[in-house]
Amino acid sequence: MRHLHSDMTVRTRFAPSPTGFLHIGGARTALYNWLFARHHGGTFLLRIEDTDTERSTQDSIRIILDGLRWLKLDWDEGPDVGGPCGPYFQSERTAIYDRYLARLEAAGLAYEDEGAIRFRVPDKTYTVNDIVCGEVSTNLKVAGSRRYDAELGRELDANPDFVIRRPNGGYIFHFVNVIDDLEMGITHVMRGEDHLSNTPKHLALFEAFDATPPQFAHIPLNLNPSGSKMSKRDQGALIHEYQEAGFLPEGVDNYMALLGWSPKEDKEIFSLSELVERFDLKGINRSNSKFDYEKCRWVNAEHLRHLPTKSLEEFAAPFLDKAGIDPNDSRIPRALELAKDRVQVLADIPGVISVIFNSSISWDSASVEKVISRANIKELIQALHTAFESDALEWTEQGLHDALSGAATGIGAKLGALMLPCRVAIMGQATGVDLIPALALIGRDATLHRLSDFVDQFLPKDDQQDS
RNA sequence: GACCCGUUCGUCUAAGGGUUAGGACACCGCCCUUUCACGGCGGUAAUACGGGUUCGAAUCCCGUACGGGUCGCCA
Repeated sequence: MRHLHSDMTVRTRFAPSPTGFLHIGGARTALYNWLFARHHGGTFLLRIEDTDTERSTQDSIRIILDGLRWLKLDWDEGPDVGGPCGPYFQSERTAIYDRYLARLEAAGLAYEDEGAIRFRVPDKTYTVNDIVCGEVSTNLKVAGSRRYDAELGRELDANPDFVIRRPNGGYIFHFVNVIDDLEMGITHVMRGEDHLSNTPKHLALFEAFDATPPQFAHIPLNLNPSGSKMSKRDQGALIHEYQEAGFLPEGVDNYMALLGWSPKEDKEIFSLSELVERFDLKGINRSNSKFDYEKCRWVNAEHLRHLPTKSLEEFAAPFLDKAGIDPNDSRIPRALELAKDRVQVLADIPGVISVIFNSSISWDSASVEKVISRANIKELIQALHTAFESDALEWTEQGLHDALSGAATGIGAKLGALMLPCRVAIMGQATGVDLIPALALIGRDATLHRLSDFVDQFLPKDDQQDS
């Protein structure tokens, strides 16, 4: 991996709130922050924003951490690995927040209101100099003085001084987010554009703490195909579902990277390290994008095709196991090679190769119909039977190919004329993995078995063949 | 409703004053081929609308429409 040695000081973070699953939007935010840090040889940290004790759960923390690990987005500081700026759970940082609150109070910038504590917003215009969105200016005193009541459908007067601590002592996002970014030395904040409107508040807090804010880059949102915000129920929304469906981590990373960022070249398939090399803030788009599950699957398929067989074996094993196919069967590597080009996700694999391993097969009636209606079907099947039984036949791909060619020639037919009946008789349907390699894996005994079963079932003995 | 952000093929995007507006997914056709896939070749398909600035606008400016976001003692 090539790193730019210039700004070794880059520090980015992913700061999820553990109130549910790791979803595609959060994962993409994590990915961008990770890519940016890695590209610059900087530091990527993970901070858990669990100040909402009502909604935060241990399960959710586990799911988020597992998801990030699965995506190969490792963090240099954070849960499990620790670091100099810990703790990395906001629920454990209350003492730090108390200290900052005291500073605000001493400066007359915070006051109590019905048990809560509010930050006194200055009457001035804050300008976010966003790397993606450009300059965005807001006066909090003005903007915050009205609030829209959705139920009433109209605006009401509001207190522009926002709450930073609940009556129960719990601190609020804006406050802790700013303090932690400050305390943890974050240099670049990449987050969803839904935070753009919050940023002036954060700027006001940074100013109150006499601190230089980090650089902001608000990234466009991922929408579902119908154009609204992705919800957990949309296909492709939850990271653990990709894992279950048999996506490769790098395939998902690749697709997420392309949703909202462009390498500005025609190439689209990238390994994680190729993404690290190319990632830059300039390539981030300004407009929201719609999630396309089909393309995501295609990207994954490309990764699958380029995977060495050895790695594919490891990735596929759990999916084979689940389908009742022994992952340690010596025929698996070759079978996976046959399957590789015709699947998009790992979960597709058993469906493609089970015909090789299943002891009993079922015949697709339309395919059978097509084949047994041929005038010379009995002759073809007999030729196959003779060829397969021959002691001279070496049961290998080459041997089978030669034997089938010979059998075809023997009855004055082309090889092609023999292939489809053979395929249907042995594998049950007209389409599927390459026939000859499949036969080689199925083996002589099973092949002969299937052939005679086929004859018994579909080719009645007494017809006009001899008259 | 107010404020903010945005708008190039159906979708992801490239081009950022001069291109036959390029690539990819999907779709269609042809080729390869023992089938299906993979691969190759080709096709359909876009600058939201209206004004300006300019010799020239997808590109700069203004307006309109549409989409999204924010307006919590959620993050």
